[in-house]
Amino acid sequence: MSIGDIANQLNISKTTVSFILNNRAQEMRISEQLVKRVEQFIKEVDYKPNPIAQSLRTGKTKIIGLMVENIADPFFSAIARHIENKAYKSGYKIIYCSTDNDRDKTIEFLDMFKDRNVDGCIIAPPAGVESEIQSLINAGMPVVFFDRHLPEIETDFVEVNNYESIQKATNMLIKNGYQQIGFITFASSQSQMMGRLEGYLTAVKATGRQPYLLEIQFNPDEKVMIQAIKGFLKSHPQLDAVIFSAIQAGTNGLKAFQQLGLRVQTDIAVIAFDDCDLFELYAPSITAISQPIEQIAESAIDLLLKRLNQHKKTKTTAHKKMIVKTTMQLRNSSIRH
Amino acid sequence: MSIGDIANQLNISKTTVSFILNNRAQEMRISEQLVKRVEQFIKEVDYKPNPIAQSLRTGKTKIIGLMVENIADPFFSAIARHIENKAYKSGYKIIYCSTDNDRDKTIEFLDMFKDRNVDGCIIAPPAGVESEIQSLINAGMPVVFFDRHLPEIETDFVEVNNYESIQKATNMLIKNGYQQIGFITFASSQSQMMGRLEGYLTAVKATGRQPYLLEIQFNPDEKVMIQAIKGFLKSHPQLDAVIFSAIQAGTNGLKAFQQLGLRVQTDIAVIAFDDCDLFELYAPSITAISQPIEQIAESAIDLLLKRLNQHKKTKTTAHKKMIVKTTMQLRNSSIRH
DNA sequence: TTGAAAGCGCTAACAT
DNA sequence: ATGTTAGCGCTTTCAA
Repeated sequence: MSIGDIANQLNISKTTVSFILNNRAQEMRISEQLVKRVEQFIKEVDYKPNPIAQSLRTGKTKIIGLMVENIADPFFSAIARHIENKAYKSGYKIIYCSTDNDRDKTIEFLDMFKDRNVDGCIIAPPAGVESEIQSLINAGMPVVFFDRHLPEIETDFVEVNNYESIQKATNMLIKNGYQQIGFITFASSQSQMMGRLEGYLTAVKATGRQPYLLEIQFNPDEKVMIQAIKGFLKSHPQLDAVIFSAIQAGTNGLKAFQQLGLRVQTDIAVIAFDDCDLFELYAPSITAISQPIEQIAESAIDLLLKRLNQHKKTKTTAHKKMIVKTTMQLRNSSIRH
Repeated sequence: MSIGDIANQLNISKTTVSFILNNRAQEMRISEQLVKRVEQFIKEVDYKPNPIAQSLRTGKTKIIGLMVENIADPFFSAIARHIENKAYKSGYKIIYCSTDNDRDKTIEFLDMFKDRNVDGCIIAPPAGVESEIQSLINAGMPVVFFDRHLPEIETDFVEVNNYESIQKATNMLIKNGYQQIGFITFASSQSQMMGRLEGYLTAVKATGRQPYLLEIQFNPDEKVMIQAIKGFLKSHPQLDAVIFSAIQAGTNGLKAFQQLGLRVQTDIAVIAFDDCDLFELYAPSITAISQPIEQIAESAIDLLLKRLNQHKKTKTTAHKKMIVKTTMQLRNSSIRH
């Protein structure tokens, strides 16, 4: 059943039907009566326009590209869920992909977004794809970053206050009397990881303390990561507190503690960036910096939808850089035993 | 840059270019030389065919619809990740959506899959959408179920041995001397949940014991679920062991224990269906039935890809019902203190 | 107010 | 072996 069939059956032209379908009946001064008749008929036969034909004609696909680091990561999958909710409500579908922070994969996906003509995209960008993203933007694609951003690229983004969050956490440990505070993170040049690292270094150096830093090469095999953490802990027995910069660092860190027989809180204080059930239920419970996931997701999709709608009217408004706040979930792991 | 432009610039016809692009040069006996020239040119200008135009013409979109219960659920997001990997390798993109086991939402998504002309779909179906899915299948859409299936619908599916897994777990508790074993699950008519419940009931009844059953109305608000579990535990103080039928039951169950001051292992033994870091790191560690997530995902996408390819040749081969096996992760929570 | 027709980019039947 | 052309279903300009 196509628009032509409808036109035939009602003995009118495709044009008229199309105008009515696109809510331009009034504008085109089509008689109320005819509009009613057409709408009635469309409902009767349950006609739905073919979105592919629409896309070919209009250049719009009503599809959003969502590019995360890894959809299996609870942070990103939670983000995906909230984005899905809002996007579908606005008539958009979502194509997702996981970059693993891999440059080549990312570039392939960016090409795919362009080829497939997605209307816009929401991206947690790895470093090193600046020029590709820039040319996407130059080609007119609305792009929103989240979780991190690329400083060279001028576009909307949503990020948390990474620097302040970790700085504050570090200062709290210092205030609680911890002397030798380690920071376990992943080797990364992404803005959010750099922010967290800087927050730690600033706080530690401000008190004249020595920083103890482990930058793990990210590895999907958790055994390798645990091994790296164990090595670091063994070679720095003086540590009385440690901050984990991300959820995988935190959970693998706890496993490393367990394997080494290190007792959290008693032997070593802990604060983790990102929160989860594990941290709440662990004994002792783990102090965590929780991100406002829903707010991040909603802001990202809102920013994108705004761009998608505004296309009709004017051109570019200034790009929004949103920094949203984390919350410290104060638990037992960061309190003197 | 379209196929027409290429044809013009090379002074040949669109057809020739199209045949070459679609690897039918040999079949159409196009000269090696011309093929080379065209391929060279295409590489030079980095031409990519417009997938939307292709879709309109061929009716194929190279898009797979993935319908899960909730993409934010770690089980489903892990599944999504593995499916993504394989699908992209075969040139398919994925549109995902979360049903929340809601019938109306599901039907909307099914319509969307049809309207959008996805080439096939992978679905964790809620109950009550049998006729809609059947008509989708009748319309020629390849459908693969996973995690659960709809008994009335004849199609490929992948599921774990739910019944045996829980039966075995229950028997293990019995053998370990536990007398009053409870089962905490969600009210659901889905095949996987029914299987687990039956496994429990069968094992308990076989020994003449009384079943203690809590069927929680699934509620996104975890406070409500915890409350339900607490109520059940309080009204059944005789329980010395409990089996959780799903991950949300397990984690919320642990929270309920904690709030009630019940000590796992000392006061009550625990086995949980589904595994996670929390269960491994909890003190005491929680015995869990882990699903072979990668195998489930790979089987599902393999089954679908097979259907998608076979379309070309013959019609229907018999539908595959795959039952894959869970693994019992034996830990401390199910062992007498 | 409504209709005819071009054209989005592609594939493939048919013609040469 | 290569070219011409219809048509997938839609939107929109132009004409009536």
